[in-house]
This record gives sequence, C-alpha cells and structure tokens, in this order.
Amino acid sequence: MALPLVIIAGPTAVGKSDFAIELAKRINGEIISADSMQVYKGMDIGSAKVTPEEMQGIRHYLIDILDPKDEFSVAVFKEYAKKAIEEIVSHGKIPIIAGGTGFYIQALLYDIDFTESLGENPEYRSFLCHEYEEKGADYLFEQLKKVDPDTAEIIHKNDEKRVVRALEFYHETGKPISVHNKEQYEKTSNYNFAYFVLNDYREKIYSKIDERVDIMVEKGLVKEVEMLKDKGMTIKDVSMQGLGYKEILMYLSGDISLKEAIYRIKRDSRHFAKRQLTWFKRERDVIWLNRYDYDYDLSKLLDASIGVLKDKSIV
RNA sequence: AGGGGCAUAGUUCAAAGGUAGAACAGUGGUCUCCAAAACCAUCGAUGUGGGUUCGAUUCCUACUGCCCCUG
Repeated sequence: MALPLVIIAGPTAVGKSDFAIELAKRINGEIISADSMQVYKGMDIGSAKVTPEEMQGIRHYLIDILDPKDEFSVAVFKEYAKKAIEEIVSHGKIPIIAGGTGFYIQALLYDIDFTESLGENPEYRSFLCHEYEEKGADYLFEQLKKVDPDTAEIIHKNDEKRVVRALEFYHETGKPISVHNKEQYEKTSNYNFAYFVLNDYREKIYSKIDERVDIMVEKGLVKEVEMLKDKGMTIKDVSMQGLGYKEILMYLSGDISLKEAIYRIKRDSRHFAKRQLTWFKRERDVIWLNRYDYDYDLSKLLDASIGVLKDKSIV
C-alpha cells in the first residue's frame, strides 16, 4: 500500500513552516524539513530555522542533524527522508515534507536513482574541469555533442557543471546520461501524495524577504557566522555557501561592507525565490495555494488543503 | 536672491549633429549527486517647451527639478 505523504513547498519566506505546523496539528502529522541548510547545527538564524517553541510540540525531522563540516546533498536527503517517512508512518502519523528545495522533493517523490555510483569518477571529473579551463567551453561541448547529442540539446555549453557531469557519466557507463534521465522521468511516485505549493504575489514575497533579512541581522546573524568562522568554517564548506552565510563571511573577512552583504543577501534571496517558483511551475502534480485566494487567513488555507487530503484519502 | 554645475533605462554610469551602450535590478526559462548552487534568454531611457539644421537626444534658449558656492 502506498504511504501517505503531504508536501508543503513554495518560495522562501512565503510562510511554509507556520502552515506546516498548523496542518500537522490538525491531521496528526510530523514534519520533515526539505531544506539544505536547516540540517546543520548552529545555523539557526540565517536558515530561518523554526525554534522549538514555534514547533509547538510537533516533531521535526532533518533539522540539526549534521555538523556544518559535513556534506549534504540530494542523495543524502533522499535517504534520510525516506527513513523519516517510514518512522512517522510507523507511529501512525502523517508525514509532512516542508521545504523549498524542489530538487530534493522531486528526488524523494519519484525516487530518482542516485545510487550505484552511477558513473561517478571524481578524478575524471576534475580532469574534465581542467579541460574546461584549458581548452574552453566549446571544446568540451563538441565532445558532448558526439557522445550525447540529446543532452547537448537541452543544456548550454557554458553550463560547466552539467557538461562535465554528462561527459563523466558517459565515460564511466558508456551510456548517455540522457538515457538515464529519461528512465528517471518516467517514474511515478510510490506515495499517495498531495504536493502543495504555497504562493503569493511576487511583490509580497520580495518585501517579506527584505523584512526577514533585516530581522536576521537584528537577531545576530553576524554573531552566528562569527561563531561558525571561529570553529573553522570557511567559504569552501558546502554549508557556508548558503544564502546569508557566504555574504557575512565575506563581510567578516573585510571583503565587503555589512551594507553590501545585506544588499546581496536580499537580492540573492529574491533570485532564489524566483528560481524556486520556476521550478514548481514545471513540476507535475502540484496544487497551488495562493495566499491571496484565501484572504491570508490560515484557517481557510487549512480547510482547503485538508479538503484535498480527504479527497485523496490521505487523511 | 545672485553665480556655477547637472539632467540619458528602475538604479549607477557610457556615447554621439544621422533615432543611444553597459553593469546591476526586473521579467521568462533550464536543471536528475555541491540545487540557498550553476547556467541561458529578454524587456527597458535621452525632463518639458521653443529655436538653428535636410536631420538634434547632442548646439542655442526658456521653464522645471536636483546639487554646490555666495549672502
């Protein structure tokens, strides 16, 4: 029998956490965070992590489980999240995924295969990166066209990451990555799920972002990053590449002013929100919940979403 | 009030007597192991009114606005 799964996605600062907690209270659910920064301990302010009080007794998974030195990725997220779902269901509760990283959600929902070392070869990869530097984008792209014209169609020659990854995959498996991707795309979900995307007017989201960044700074974002820096974290750590962290780190190194850092955090958060929306727009099976359609009233939003969950026999 | 300066895209700056370039912002998109990342595309401007000229946004002039100096 398919496991039930509720997903609350949406752009940053739209109010996912509050909504997820209220929903959890109503449907006897527990929350799994789909957030690449909230997994890290000590990164509370900049990642807008929910506080224990805000959780109101609702158990949260995948928060504060890693040290900032650890690496986190889609593949890791997927494994952890799967385990969490099983655990929640075994307690007789409903798992609720809350987070803004569409890629993570997609990987979990459709069980995208990242395993079996899938054409991974770090050495060859760095060789390719070298080639990219030395011989230029066109050189590698020509190679890609030969071995995997389908992938060459959809990615741009300047997209180093993906050109390199596609060549690496071919080198290791002898198959074009486009074939692998096509297989993965055809997968259907094993879950009985409802995929909600919480949304609002763009201007509203943007002003919420600005507001939120100012609050983060007031709450002591600089101090938080300072502590992480003292612990030896640098811009090279994956965790420190999160929005708000890399900028403050630059400020602490004297590369930019605090004003500039704040400007960049706001700007990049807006860009991020925009990209998130682009992602959800093309994701299949999503149910859009526009806050303005529910008069910004949380209980109306809850009633509507619970209605959907009943229709789908999730609750 | 008098003298001077400036007025170009949402912003910061270019250029030019033959209908203006860029960066950033904005908008749209791509994405299958760093995704809070990376990458692509695109909209958009000469303050207002006269004059000179084949032609002005560019030269002249009045107005308006902003800045500086004097009082």
